[in-house]
Parts: sequence; C-alpha cells; structure tokens
Amino acid sequence: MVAQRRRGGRPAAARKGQWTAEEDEVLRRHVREHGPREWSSIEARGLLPRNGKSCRLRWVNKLQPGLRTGCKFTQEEERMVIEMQAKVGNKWALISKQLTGRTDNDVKNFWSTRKKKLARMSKAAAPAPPPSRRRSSSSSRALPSTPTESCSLMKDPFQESSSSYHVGESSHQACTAMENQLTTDAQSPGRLPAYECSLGLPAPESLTGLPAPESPSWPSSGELALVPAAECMRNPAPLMLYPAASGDMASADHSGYGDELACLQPVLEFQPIQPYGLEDDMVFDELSPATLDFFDQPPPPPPLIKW
DNA sequence: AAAGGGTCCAACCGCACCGTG
DNA sequence: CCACGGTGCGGTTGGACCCTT
Repeated sequence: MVAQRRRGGRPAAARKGQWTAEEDEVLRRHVREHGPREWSSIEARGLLPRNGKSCRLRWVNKLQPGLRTGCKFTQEEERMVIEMQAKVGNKWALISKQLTGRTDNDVKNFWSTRKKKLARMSKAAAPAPPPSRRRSSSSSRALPSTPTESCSLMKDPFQESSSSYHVGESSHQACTAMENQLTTDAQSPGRLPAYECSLGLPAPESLTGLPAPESPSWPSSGELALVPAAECMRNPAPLMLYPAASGDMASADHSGYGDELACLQPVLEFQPIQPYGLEDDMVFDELSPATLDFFDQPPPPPPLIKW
C-alpha cells in the first residue's frame, strides 16, 4: 500500500479493479474507527490506494453488515421492485430502502438484467409475421431459456377460446414469443392465460389486489383501458392484457389509441395475472362474453413465473 | 469437450446535490 | 454569493461464470 505511494506523500494513482481481502480489512478497520464517512481520508492518509468513492462503494455494496449478497431476489422482492419502479421510476436508492439487505446496486442490476431480457424477447418477437388472431400452437423454442427463467404455469382455463390478446401488435408479438418460450419449457407444460404487461397503465386494485397507483389517468372503465402514449410514458405502470375469443375484441374500438400504443416500447414485463374474480363494484360493464368467461374461471394457483 | 451466447454482479464514471468556509 | 470538497445516485461496463448447442 504505502509502497504504492509516490515519493513526496502524494498518493499514487488510485488503484482500480477487484478488491483484495487485505483492502477490505483496512476499509473495515477505518469504518470501525471513524464510521462510514471520511472516505477521502482513506486515500489521503495512504491507508489504501483507492479513491474515496471507490471505498464508499465497496463498503455500501459489499462490506456493510446485513447485506444479502449472493442470494437471488425472492418473488416478493421482485414484486416490490416492479411495483415501486412503476411508482417512483429508477430511484434505486429509494427502492432498495424498502428491501432489507439489498443495495441500490443490487436493485439496479436486477432491473437492468430484467430489462435486457425483456428487450431481447421483444426483439425476438418483432420480426414475426403479422399476428393472427388465433394463438399459434407452435412448439418451437423462440427464445433462449436459462435456469432463472424456468417457469411453472397455470393451466389454461380458456382452452382454445383464449386465442388472442388485445394489445398493440408489437406487444402481441412479444406476448406470443413469451408464450412460446413458456409453453415449451419442459418444466412448464401449460399456457399462460393472460399477461400483465407494463406498458403504461395501472391495473385496477380489484383485479390485482395491489393498490392502484395514484394517477389522474386511471381509466374508469373499459375492457382494455387505453390512454395516449404520452400519458403512458409519464405514468408507467402495469397494463392488463385480457384474453378473448378470436376477433371479438379486434374490433373493439380502441379509438385512436392503437397507434399510440403500438409505438410504445413493446413489452417491458410479463407476469401472469393473479387469479381474481369479478367484483360487484367493478366497472367492467362492457366486457365481451369471452372476457367474462375469463373472470368466471376458478382461480388458478398462485404465480408462477420466476424471472 | 469446446465454443458461443447469456446472465450476474462488482466496480467505475459522470453528474448533481449539499455543506462549509 | 461563490468555490470547493465530500457524498450520493443512476447509468454503464467488463469480466467471471453458467448454460446450451
């Protein structure tokens, strides 16, 4: 360490790269003596050839007690991150405060990985031929699979009637790609009856069991609630995709909104929709018969996709 | 068994904010 | 008010590891 200092007391150029156990120990000792502050003094006093920022980062992300490094995000943690990201945006530090033992870096990495994965799925879906309204039964593996993507799926309660999804075409394609992957997963025979896609719309609390985000754009009714793209961008939150029989909703009048939706980032996330039933006070008074069937199905087992 | 591609995650970078002199 | 140093935060990168083919 000291040997790395230049003559004259000026610290050598700060070292970069992986930390050694010795460096960690020096950093721990510094924190024991001074608390988690005065990071710059570590370099200034020649304790470590690391700049203050690097020291702070090392402490925050790896050395401070109580961290849950090395274990994957639980479903609950993932749900919280997704939920909070929809509410507050990329405020990783804020989000991480809600997750015991997780750092902003952890959350950021989790989200980044997830985003890349979904972008790839979306891209893989993009060149697909124009989507037919009927669901493909292709068993070809459209997308790569990794252990962390292994899924178990609820049985399709709609049988062949759930042959289409009402969503912008690009999103439809992404859904199809996702579905292809899921349905061909050896561990996961079955199909997803519906997806929840984070395109920009909040899902009703009555459906998700989760509090709806406060939003002036909260749709009051409609089978597929749509808002203009600009509002979607301002207010990213889950959008519900409802399955329906072939054709019926294709004609559904999304008057004027289809184009806006189609231009959105196709699909940001997929999750199986939580089981739910129709509530008396629901405002879905214009549901198609097929969609009503959907809600009439007995609740499937709880969720299932592990990202 | 090897190559290629994907995932994970530690660490760096640049910028913004804040307190202090 | 301003300059400056320290700190915090979000975005990005690079490498190790893992999985699939």
